[in-house]
Amino acid sequence: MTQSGASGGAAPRDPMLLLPATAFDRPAVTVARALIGAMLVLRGAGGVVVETEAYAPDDPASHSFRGQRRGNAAMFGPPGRAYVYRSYGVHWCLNVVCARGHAVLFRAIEPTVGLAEMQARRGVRWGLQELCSGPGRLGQALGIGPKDDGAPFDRAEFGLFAAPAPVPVVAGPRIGISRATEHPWRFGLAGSRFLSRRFPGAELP
DNA sequence: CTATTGATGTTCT
DNA sequence: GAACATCAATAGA
Repeated sequence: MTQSGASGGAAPRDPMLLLPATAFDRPAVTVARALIGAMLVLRGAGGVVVETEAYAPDDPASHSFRGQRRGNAAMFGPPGRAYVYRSYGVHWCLNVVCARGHAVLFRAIEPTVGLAEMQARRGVRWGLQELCSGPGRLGQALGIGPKDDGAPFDRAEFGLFAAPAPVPVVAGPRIGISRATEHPWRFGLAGSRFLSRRFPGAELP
């Protein structure tokens, strides 16, 4: 029952807290909010989820809006798996699939494990603050690629761990889209220094 | 700090 | 052709 491992803190969280696939079988907005404070670990690298965005099937900004295509099949597959897409022909971005046609985009994490590996993939000229702060940066740091599309988040080496305690969450409009900008479907850990962008309004101490 | 722009490949009009 | 769930480099205030 003792889950606060006193040694170091470099180890992933207790496998008892690994989120099951059923935890994702809900609307993306619900999951996106709930995932703030969770831990994302892929192949021994990752950290605390500090920023997410929700995308839904009836949402003009979503890749699932026009129905199932070749590149977005994962969004219509089982929940709790990865949906990976290429952004602007350059970056590989990571989602977790929720209910059918729903997905949550991981926009930023606070890097806590596998730092050397992530820095090697990103390049050593950036500090911790810019290592995983943005969907493209995060994808590069975690070594995301087309091979990960459809991969299940179902184990300690490739999974999501529930937050040990509730965290303060802020919400605002999504970033980098031109349609359906009115929905506050971007979520962040209040006051985090690892966001891709600050949330307008009071969140500083 | 803000604003601008090139890179780059897939998908849509 | 144009748009795109982006980033990094650059120029200027």
